[in-house]
Amino acid sequence: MVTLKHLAEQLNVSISTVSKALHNSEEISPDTIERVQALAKHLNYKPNKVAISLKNSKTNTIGVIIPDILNHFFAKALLAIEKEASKQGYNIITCLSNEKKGKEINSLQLLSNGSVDGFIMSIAEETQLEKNVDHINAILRQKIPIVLFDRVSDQIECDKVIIDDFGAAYEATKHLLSEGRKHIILVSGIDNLNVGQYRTNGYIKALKDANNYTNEPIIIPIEKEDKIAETIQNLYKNYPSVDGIISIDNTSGVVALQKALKLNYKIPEDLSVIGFSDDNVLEFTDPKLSTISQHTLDIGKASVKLLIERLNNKEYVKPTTKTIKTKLILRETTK
Amino acid sequence: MVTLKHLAEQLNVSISTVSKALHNSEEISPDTIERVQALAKHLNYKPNKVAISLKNSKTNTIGVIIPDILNHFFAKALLAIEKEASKQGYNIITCLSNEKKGKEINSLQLLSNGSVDGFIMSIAEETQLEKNVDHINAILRQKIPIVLFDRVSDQIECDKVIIDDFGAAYEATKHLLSEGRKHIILVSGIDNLNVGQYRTNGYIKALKDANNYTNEPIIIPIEKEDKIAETIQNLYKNYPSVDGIISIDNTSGVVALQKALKLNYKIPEDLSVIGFSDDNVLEFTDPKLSTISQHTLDIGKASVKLLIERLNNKEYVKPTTKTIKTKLILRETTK
DNA sequence: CTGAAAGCGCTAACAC
DNA sequence: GTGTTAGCGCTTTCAG
Repeated sequence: MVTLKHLAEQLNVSISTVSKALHNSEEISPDTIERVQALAKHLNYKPNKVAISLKNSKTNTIGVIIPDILNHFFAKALLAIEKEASKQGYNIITCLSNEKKGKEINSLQLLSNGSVDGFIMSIAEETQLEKNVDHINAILRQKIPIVLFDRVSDQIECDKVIIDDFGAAYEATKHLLSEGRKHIILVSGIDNLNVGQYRTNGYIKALKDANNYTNEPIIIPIEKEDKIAETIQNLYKNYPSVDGIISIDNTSGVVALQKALKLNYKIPEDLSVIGFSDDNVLEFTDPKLSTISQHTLDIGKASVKLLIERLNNKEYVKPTTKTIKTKLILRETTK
Repeated sequence: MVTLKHLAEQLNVSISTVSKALHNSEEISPDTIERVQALAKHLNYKPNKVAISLKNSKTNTIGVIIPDILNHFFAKALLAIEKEASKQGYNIITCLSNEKKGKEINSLQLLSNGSVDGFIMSIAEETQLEKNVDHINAILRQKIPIVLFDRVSDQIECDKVIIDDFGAAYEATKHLLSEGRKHIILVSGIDNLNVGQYRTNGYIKALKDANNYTNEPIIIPIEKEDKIAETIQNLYKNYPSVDGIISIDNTSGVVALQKALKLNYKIPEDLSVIGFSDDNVLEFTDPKLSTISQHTLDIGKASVKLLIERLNNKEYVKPTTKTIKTKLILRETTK
């Protein structure tokens, strides 16, 4: 690795002269600047990032903790985060908690030693279940800023980026009601997450608010990822007269659609299905699945912006929560 | 941030004493060690990673460049890389090239300044198309090791992790032949990638090697991601007598299956479909798609191991190429 | 047993 | 216009 020292020695000048020359300092003669920059270029000199970080107590690196990278939502969020971070001159160190609290704690601990300037994260499932977020608050107490996105917690006082989960489910349910559906069922693979609860509440509220809807809300939880097919199968067996399905997780909507087709439900005549996911996902279904779009790219982008804003702010400002709009996208599985 | 200096001042000892005490040095009295460690714990002291990196000229960080994080294969590879890296005490800085050569160059440049000890990457589509990998070789010339996985290049001399693309497609085709299929078509969304070529060649070779197969190989390229449905639609229109389909990319197999079902092909009686992807992916199709499994986790893990091995090796060793076995997983879309 | 000092690569205040 | 110096936080050799 080429250093200032190397350049200085080769040119018989001092290290600081080289440093200044490379920064086009007014103090240095045009001639020296020329020579220094020429050699630097020739030797492919690059300022050592680690040294600069140490000097500035600033790494220009963001720690990103993702619960489940195989979940399309989080993959897309990561995409957006990386893009915006890169645009603003930041690198991201990616940690995957795999929904485990232990891994989450570990990552926060390991990176809170000057490795990163701040964190962007979504809370692991296990953490949400145990309702214990001390490890996250511990980081905040060390004055390392955190932005939470999607899966947040009331117990943590920091910047947050969320969607209006309640409203999104409310709107989707409303739509099915407007279609004249009389037997709307909600399927949830994320019953254990706060966002799952909010969405479920939106669904329930919409049904309660409806004048002419007589059935009780029915919520079908999916215990485990590998039980989706089985659960959906049972749904149709137990509620053959279902005429509207809202899936509030990323995948079960697709399965619900497939099984329905197999059982010869006419879609959307007999049955409407609405999934929960970003645009473009699952567009390969036939008929194309109607979905509540999460605008995932906006979520990621907003998270980065919030974090960098806070990093640049010298004085403390109150944490803000940014709500990203959702959009009900009616494709072919709704009337 | 708590530093050695803070501890030293509080305890009225020197910085070096503190440092040694924290490392349980024999030189330091048990009593001092006690006091130092107690205070360190109390103040939640963590050695500054940046300073250590600078001191050691070693960051324990790997730069990972992923072409397309929304592609399930790469997401899973990242998962495996992160897991193994984390296990071995490394962080990963993730860069997403989004298949662009420019972004790839940028990432390599930006991180080759001491930010990372080495790279793990898969080559961007654009780079493969332009057949120019100077930017990658430039990094190697700076003695920064790189491990290429999946999408590699003969023009680069470094450690590589690949699968036997040719053999995998050959085997899958063989299987369809053994089913007695007479009209096997290959669908490729990755015609422009080397791996796509290798897989295609495997398919062609298997057909040529067959004694009693009379039809010519038929390769249906998919121009753009959003043309999958249309392309598949045309396939069935132009070749209604197709009785075997091999998809060599991650997604088109699913679409082929769906469209076939819609057209009332009996699967697998009339038509067998084999996709190309890892286990567990696309398991939600009904019938469940048979696939060539890539053992993506092994690919990621092997990449990390190769890189760290090289980082630990003081003297130069010849680059190796590791081939990860694939496995033909027969589920419900083959006889 | 403890401390002083040098150095990793860089920047910047301060001489000359 | 150029150089010296100190310091970011840490480790480590060498002195005491």
